[in-house]
Amino acid sequence: MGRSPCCEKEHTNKGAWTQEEDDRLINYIKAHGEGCWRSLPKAAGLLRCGKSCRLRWINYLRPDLKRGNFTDEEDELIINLHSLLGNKWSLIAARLPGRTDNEIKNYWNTHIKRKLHNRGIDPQTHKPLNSTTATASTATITTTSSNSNNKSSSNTKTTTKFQPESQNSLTRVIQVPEIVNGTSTSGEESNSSTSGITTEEVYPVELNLDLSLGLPVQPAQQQEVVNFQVSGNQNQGDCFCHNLGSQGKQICRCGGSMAASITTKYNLYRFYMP
DNA sequence: AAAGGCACCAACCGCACGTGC
DNA sequence: TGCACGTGCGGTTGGTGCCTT
Repeated sequence: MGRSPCCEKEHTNKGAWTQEEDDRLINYIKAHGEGCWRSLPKAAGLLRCGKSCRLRWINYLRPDLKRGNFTDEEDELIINLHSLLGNKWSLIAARLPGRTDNEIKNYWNTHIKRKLHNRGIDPQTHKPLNSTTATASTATITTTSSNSNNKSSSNTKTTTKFQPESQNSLTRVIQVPEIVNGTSTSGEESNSSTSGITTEEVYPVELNLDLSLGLPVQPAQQQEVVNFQVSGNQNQGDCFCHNLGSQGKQICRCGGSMAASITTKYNLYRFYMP
């Protein structure tokens, strides 16, 4: 016997929500809180499927949602998190306050994919599109983004170098973001030894460790990496997955050995290998 | 001005996972 | 241990508005 349907489809509305339905849903959740989505429609007097109510609330009606365009910092953060997590939109959304997984997924498919293609990067693998043939040279991708909320304060430049694959693993030179005060940094895209806090390490796993971009902090609070280690340290503690909000079934494999750690002024990030 | 194409995004659908019995 | 249920996630679809011809 199969599972029962989540609702009686013949008695439910579909399609766009009306203002009245929105009001009913908002009022009910204000009065009773979230949860029990299956019974919510009936209790709230809505001819909707419980799943539909949940989606409408989470993606559109929640009061803490941030509306409006994505900032450059959010763009870069999404790209970095996607390179680390793949299509784990809920995990990525957990790192972007006020944004929903659905919103990020749509934004990825409509904007960022194209953006990465224009940069010559494969949006799925985050490797250069011609990586299979470019084995002798190092590709450098530099992005400069300005904080639209603080137009006059600072720019954040991120440089990622892709080096030719070694025998069994991809080695990538990591640089933490440089805080470039004031003027544009154009013209120094390939110069990796400019001023700012720069840490370079090579590690044998395909991780993008740029974590400070786009975090909801003011420029003056940009996180400086004060310690970066690649080790087999087995210290227990919150792994990166947990820092990202991973719970339960999700990708966290904390049982593995720690591959690297980054200490910032505000957080300790640990990376575990499966 | 009209038609077709395209981009965007809200919403739907099916599946997987966690939990309680 | 297995089943049913509730919930969450990711992929996909369809409606709408804008742009181009």
